[in-house]
Amino acid sequence: MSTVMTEPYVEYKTTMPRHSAVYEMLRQHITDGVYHEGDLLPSENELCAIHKVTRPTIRKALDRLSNEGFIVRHQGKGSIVKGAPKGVGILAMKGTTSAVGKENLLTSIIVKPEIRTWNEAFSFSLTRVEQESGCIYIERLRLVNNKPVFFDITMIPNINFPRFTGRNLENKSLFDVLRKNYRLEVKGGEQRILAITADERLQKYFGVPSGHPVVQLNRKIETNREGIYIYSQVFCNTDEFVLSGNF
Amino acid sequence: MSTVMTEPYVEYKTTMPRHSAVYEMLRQHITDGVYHEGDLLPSENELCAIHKVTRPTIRKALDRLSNEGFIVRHQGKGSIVKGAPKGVGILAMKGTTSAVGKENLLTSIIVKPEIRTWNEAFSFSLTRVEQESGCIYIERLRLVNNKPVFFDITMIPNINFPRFTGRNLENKSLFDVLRKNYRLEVKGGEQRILAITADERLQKYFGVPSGHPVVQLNRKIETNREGIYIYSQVFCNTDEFVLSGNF
DNA sequence: CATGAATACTTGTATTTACAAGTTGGAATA
DNA sequence: TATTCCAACTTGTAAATACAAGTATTCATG
Repeated sequence: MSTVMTEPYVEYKTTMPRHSAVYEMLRQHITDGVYHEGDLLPSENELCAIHKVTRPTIRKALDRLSNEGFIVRHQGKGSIVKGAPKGVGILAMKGTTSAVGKENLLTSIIVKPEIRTWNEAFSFSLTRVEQESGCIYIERLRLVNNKPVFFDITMIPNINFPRFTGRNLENKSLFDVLRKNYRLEVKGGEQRILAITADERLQKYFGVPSGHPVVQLNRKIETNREGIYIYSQVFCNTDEFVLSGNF
Repeated sequence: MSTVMTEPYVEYKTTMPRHSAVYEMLRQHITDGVYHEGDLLPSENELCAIHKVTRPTIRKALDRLSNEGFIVRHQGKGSIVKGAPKGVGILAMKGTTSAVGKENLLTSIIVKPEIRTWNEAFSFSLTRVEQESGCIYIERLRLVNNKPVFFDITMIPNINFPRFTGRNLENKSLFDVLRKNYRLEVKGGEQRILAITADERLQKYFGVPSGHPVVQLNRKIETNREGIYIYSQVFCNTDEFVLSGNF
């Protein structure tokens, strides 16, 4: 009726800044094992030639990789690959994929992405905008070496993610999808940890008896978009795989 | 004998890169409250004029402040001060004291500091030097609002901490003591988290029934002294107080 | 008065150029 | 042969310039 929704924001960026593109490519190559740990990355000038950009652009990409721990730079020597930052275990980290590594992780979707109203958002309070817009709800069970280790519920505000619910997230990192397709990047967040005993559902998923202890993480994740938070609740069976992280 | 050490490197940098100087200054001003939360920082061009540098230099300083969460930048608007990154709870944290706050925390020593051999060091592997030197062992039960919440075991390599075992650590931050008396500062570390059920000892300390879930943290803490790590094992009853932290 | 267009800001991206500083390996020298 | 030194790399810092893109204010127009 009225012009309450002043900004439709339907269109989204189709182009990506060059430095981001270089960053994405190098990051992919590192996580995919094109470069191995200890390898020397091509020099900045070589990368300039490869990607047809200038040094400041390359350096911006390398700055970010360095900040995130993918590489270590040495003046006079070059940039040395450190591999995917395993340091950032799940505790100081974005998602399960980067914590565990893509190889050993299998994901099965319990509830495909669907629009829902927020149920209770795990003890974090929601803004009015978030409440009104509803959320995209996903439930996934994640297997490490074919053993169920994580059961996670993710809730994303239903704001401007065209065709998202149609996407196939099987064996993909949700955060990679968000970063690459919607330029939504995780900046940090808050998490709360407690120990519980597995309820019936978790007993079924994890294949554990009643009374089995489970770690529960509730997290509110900040993004590069003002006011957009991702909420997630992760249950972990720590029998064989403990949660690790650096600080 | 020979000139193996070609460069003594006694002298250190007296100059600081301009972008670092600008970063340090702005950061200081933010933490000191010269700029308040929500304030608009001077524009990049104004900062250029103030600090007599060019925009790329200013931007490098702002990039870092932005990465670390001191400011948020908005294209077309400016850089908004967010204040010092607050409240790191126990998960990204040095010790229990700073996580909970001194007011509500009471500590009772179960095992006073004593020299021991390492028992098993909680799944972290030890260096030869550490193994040979033994460790200082401490057990403490910590009460929040008079309820037992943390039981922690701390192990410090027995290297050059004169009169340490005689110290009274009741209601003190162990890390404060180490910093003030031995100049040992915590730099970071690695931690592993799992859920267990309370054993008899924990049942007694926490006053919980058998089968009660408990969070266990194993941590290896880096210090400013090369090769010196502090190992600690913390058990948490998360019934009333969950563990929280930022990342 | 209300609407919308122009414009004067803001930050974002990218190039070009220059030099400083650390590392490495090979050539000249003792 | 062993040492020293230099040249050719590497990354680090900094400036000057240009334009793109987002925001907010101003001003002319209906």
